[in-house]
Amino acid sequence: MSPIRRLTDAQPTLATVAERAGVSRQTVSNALNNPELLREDTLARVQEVIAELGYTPNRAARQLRTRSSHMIGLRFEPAPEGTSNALMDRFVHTLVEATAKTGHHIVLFSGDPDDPLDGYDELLRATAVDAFVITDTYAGTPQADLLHGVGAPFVTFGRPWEDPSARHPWVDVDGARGGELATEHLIEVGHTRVAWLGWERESRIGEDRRTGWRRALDAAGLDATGLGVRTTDNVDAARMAAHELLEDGRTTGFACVSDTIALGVLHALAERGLRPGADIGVVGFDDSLGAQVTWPGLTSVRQPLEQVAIEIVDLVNTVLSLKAVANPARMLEPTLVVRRSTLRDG
Amino acid sequence: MSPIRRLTDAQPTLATVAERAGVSRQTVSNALNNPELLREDTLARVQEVIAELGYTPNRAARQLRTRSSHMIGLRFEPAPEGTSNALMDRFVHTLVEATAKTGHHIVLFSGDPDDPLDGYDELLRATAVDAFVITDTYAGTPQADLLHGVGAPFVTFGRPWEDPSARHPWVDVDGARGGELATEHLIEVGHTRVAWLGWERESRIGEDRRTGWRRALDAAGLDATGLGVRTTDNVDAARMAAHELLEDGRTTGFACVSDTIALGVLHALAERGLRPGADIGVVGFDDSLGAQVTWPGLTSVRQPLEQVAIEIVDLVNTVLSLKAVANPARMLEPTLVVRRSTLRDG
DNA sequence: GCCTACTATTGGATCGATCCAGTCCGTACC
DNA sequence: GGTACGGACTGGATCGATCCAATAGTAGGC
Repeated sequence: MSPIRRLTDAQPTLATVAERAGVSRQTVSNALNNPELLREDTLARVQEVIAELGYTPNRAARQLRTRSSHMIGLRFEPAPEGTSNALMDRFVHTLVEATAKTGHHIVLFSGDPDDPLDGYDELLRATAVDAFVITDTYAGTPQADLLHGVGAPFVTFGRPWEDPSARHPWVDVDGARGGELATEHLIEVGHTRVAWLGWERESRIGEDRRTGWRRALDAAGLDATGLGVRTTDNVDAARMAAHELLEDGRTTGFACVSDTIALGVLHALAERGLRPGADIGVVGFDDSLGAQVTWPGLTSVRQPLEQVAIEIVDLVNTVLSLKAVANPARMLEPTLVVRRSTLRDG
Repeated sequence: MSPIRRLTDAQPTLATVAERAGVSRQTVSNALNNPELLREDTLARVQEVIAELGYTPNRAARQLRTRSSHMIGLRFEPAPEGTSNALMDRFVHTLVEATAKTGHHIVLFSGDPDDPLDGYDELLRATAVDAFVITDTYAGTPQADLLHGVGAPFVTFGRPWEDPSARHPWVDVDGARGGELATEHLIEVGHTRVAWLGWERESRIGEDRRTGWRRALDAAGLDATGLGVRTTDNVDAARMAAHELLEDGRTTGFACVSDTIALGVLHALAERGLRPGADIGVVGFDDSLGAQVTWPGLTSVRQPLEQVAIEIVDLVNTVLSLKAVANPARMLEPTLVVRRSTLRDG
């Protein structure tokens, strides 16, 4: 490809290329950005010199002039220890790949965990990023207000729960459909008392998933009384909640709002000598690594994170090109990954 | 803090601030970069105007002039599906926080998975990053040669296995010590036949960890014959290898090269009705989320990833400041997190 | 009072790209 | 032959910071 060249050597610039090709700087610039303006032979000649010198436009100079950095900001929060939803890995990777296709890059930044707005303004004022991707909308989206206020482009992963009239572009996964898929599957394999282990009532996402559970039970004409339980998102709380439900010996299906909670149920089963799958059906949510590697394998609702990332990048590009966004809200469907925790002949 | 201001408004520049404060541009620049050069009252006046206008220096302009972007590149590979080592999460987050302290940011990029060099050169030539952090040194470090060749600063997470004479800065965790910790612990709780489940012989990291197991056995005067097994890094392969070792009923301790493999052992125990902890001791490696949430809790060797990130950033800063690096190689100690998979009275 | 030394501050040039307002030239038209 | 037109290309100005050399101002020494 391009010849290796020490950085301490003079890097070639537009002017270098122009001189070598016997044209003006503007013509080289056009060769890169508007090749259709050049005569065929001129274009070929310029491109040849570019390849020969291993020239790449200087991002800083371009950024200064065009006022666009081709960088997209993402505030990066780690998954809390002890929960299994490190699913951002898959999402971020696809995001990086998808943005690379249009010459963009992802810039990570951090901020005070207690202040969801921290960090955004600084990057904006420094014109370091063109747009933001926002992922933590479960806590409401104060970022949206801030960014909308300063006129900065952004796309969220997660719908604007608290303000359905918000017009900003977003991509989300239909959580209710996920809860429904999980519950339908448990009913299909023969469970008639299917419990829901969910998050606290304040969680919009948790309540959304729960409605799917309820919908599936209603459709099958099954009773939900006493089966909808709310708990906090950790293994131990879930384990104890499961014990309580298992006490009467009648509840045999567990649809859970997260893999963490589902793993708590598995702990309870192990402590009672019950077999996941054969005796009790358990379904988690997120298809995290924990679901994949735990024994005997946890059936789980999988979010199409790769597709989410692709749609987000598409929306970002649309917004940045200043086109009106025809359809700024996109809802994607989750799928169910079946493993042994719901196989009765396990 | 600073007033909210639409991006479509004119952003304040150095010149704006200078005019408002009644000083020259250079003085404002000094107020930011060399405040000790200013008289106290001048400094105060300039800072006041900066705060009042909500001024932040334009990164592109600064970058163009100083030839440094304050960006650090990190090629981002996702953890393969089905393995539990999504530990990069912890590492990357600390990396982001530590770099933020010196005004740097992490830029993610991707590359052809088959070409470990892909992506680096392009970012360099565009002067988009000042340095790189390289994490995947287990496959050798061709990146080091490339970057060294072009004179680009970088620090690796992982020592240069194939070329111990390499002089580049690196940070690593003592894997042999980790294997030793795991094995010593198993011996301490009473196991006398402690097996090692490791990766293929080609893995330098795997062999390193294995030497610690061997060292601990030797120190305790225990026999290692037939107990060192190599397998591939997935749950199923490990499960089968564990079954084979359990066949004779004498092996009661398992030190594993990864949590994935340790989870495979747990699967085998479940299938044989053996109790982790009480009957068989199992130790994993990496303290991944899987180790934390699986039943009954997996004892695991934990790498100080946060500290690794901090040391890496420290080295990056040293290299970037063009100081000679006094100690370009730093080895950190892992710790052992004890959970129920090695508790005999579980 | 004059020179030196040093501090505080200034203004022009510069980094490398793109924007903008042209110039040049060949062709078509009346 | 003169004019209009449009495609191909050019060169100065510009983005917003920092570098550099130079200039006021201030204190100290003899």
